[in-house]
Amino acid sequence: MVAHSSLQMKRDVFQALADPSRRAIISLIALQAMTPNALSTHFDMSRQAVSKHIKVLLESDIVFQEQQGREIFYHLNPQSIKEVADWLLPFKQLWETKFSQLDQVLHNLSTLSPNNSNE
Amino acid sequence: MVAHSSLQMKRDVFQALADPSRRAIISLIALQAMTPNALSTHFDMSRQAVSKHIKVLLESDIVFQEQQGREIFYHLNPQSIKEVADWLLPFKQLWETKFSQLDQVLHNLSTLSPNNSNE
DNA sequence: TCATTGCGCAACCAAATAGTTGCGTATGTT
DNA sequence: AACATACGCAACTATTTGGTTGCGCAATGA
Repeated sequence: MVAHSSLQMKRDVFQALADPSRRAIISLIALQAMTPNALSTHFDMSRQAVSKHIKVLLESDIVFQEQQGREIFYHLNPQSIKEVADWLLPFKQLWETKFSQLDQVLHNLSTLSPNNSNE
Repeated sequence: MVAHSSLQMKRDVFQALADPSRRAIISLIALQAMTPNALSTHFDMSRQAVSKHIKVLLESDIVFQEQQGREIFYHLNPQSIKEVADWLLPFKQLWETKFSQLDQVLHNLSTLSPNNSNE
């Protein structure tokens, strides 16, 4: 089951989040759904450039559209970025643990490094 | 203060996570530090290709190296990917809320869509 | 009806990316 | 000393990406 809405390949959410402009767009529409025109006023970017970013966000399900007359409001779909949070979950204990394997390794590094010996 | 270790520009962690191969590498070395050679046996990829991915992970501080003789073991630095978790934090309430703005919007969509009226 | 506005799509372009092969070098082995 | 191994770096290539401009179409407003 890889199928997606409208017969389209779902794009990788991580790849969609890779671009800082797209993350900025996400942060904006998280507060309020916006049109491409409105979005472009917030950036040093043309409306078409914004639209291309939106297309990526659409393909990764991060965003969905609501047509109102000739305007299209783009809304955030929080569930999609939850995928990233879920992927990060297993690592959470690693950065929360005080005495992690990291500490042990750093200790090994200091005891094994050449400049630690007397010539 | 943008400076980084060894006068090098720090690379965007999101961009480093964008590639599926790199995420796989991260998952592997999270379990155990590994050499490029050992890593390459797990993928359909040359050792040099793995090394290029590792370079990206190094530049984004996701990984650090520990030299042992002629081998280099790469270790995960969990703190770096915590940056992503921190960015996601403000959105957490959005996907956790049962009656979110998403539900309201979907409701609006159904009541406003043209194919909802009788011709 | 006619002009304006909001938008998506296509074409184009420069830069970045993911992969390859080849090479130099340092470490380890015989 | 000579060979094998582990690795990084450079060069090269095909593809993707992020941006641009130009166009056409539908909806709004005069």
